[in-house]
Amino acid sequence: MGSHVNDDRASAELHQQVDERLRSREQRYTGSRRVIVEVLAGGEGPVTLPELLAQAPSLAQSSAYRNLAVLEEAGVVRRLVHGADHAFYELAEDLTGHHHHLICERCGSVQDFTLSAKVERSLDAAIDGLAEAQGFAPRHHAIDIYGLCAACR
Amino acid sequence: MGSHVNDDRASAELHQQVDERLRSREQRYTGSRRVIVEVLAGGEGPVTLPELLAQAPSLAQSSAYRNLAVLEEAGVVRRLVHGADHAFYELAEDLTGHHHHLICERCGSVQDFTLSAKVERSLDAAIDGLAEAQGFAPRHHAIDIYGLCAACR
DNA sequence: TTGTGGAGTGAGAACGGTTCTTGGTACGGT
DNA sequence: ACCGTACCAAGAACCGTTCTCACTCCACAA
Repeated sequence: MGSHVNDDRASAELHQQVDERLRSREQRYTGSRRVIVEVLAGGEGPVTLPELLAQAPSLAQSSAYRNLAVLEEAGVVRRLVHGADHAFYELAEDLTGHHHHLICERCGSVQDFTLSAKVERSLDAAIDGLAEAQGFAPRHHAIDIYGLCAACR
Repeated sequence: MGSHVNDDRASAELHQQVDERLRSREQRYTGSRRVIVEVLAGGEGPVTLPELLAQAPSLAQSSAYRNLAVLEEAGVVRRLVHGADHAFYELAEDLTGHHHHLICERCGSVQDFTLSAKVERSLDAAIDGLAEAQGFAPRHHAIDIYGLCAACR
């Protein structure tokens, strides 16, 4: 089906971008790193390390942590910490688009969530004005929405 | 000056509310716990454990952690985790009012920040509509704004 | 007052997610 | 093929946080 072709194309583009970012730091886009990027790109939201390992059993835990750190350094991966036991990892926003997170207070799962461009614009305007007034220079923002996911409610 | 009197009055009210919440869980509002609440109420934003201990040298580290957990359980304290080394603690929103956080990407400090009621309302409306569409039941939200604080820019 | 029971306390041990060390492997350039 | 450098995996180490345990304090009762 057509969407599959688009997925392939988008995926090839993604891998190429990752490759460039790693190369520019004199690092290689190895098989392990490619697997990590594929798992992150495949999920519906951020992923914890145990989840990542479950989906990529060939990875050693230490290598997963190290490669996530390398990918984060290269601006490919973003690391999130909520209250939970484990940190979450996701692809950087400039690879996936600006989004926010729905966090389930019961099971701890995290799901991506997008706000309309209009709401984002008015929010940005409000933030810029008020933050500047406190002497703060805003760069980006993240909205975490806490509640109950479909499975838990 | 007048504002000082108001501070005293607000402070007395705060302590009474904390006392009630602890009592309703059959726990006592002890001196240590009062010191913690006072430090949290006195700051300009969330505080880390080392900062808390620095402002209340009489507290033992283990007691600080335990009492913060008790206060969190009683709905008096809220625990925040950003990427940094330490967790942050602040008074619960129903004691201080709804607010968000300005997080400095260089020094890691966190400062409180309030959005206008109008912006909050339109944001709430947008969130409710879109989250429901994903089967998610939102309960509350938090906006983290990353950038550079006045001292670091 | 004095006794009693349960909450609170502090020092230090234990825990566990993450990071570092180490010794060895794979890969690109010559 | 050789060499330099990035990469890899297993396990040790790290460090913020939580737990344990013996002791103390406080509210209430007699």
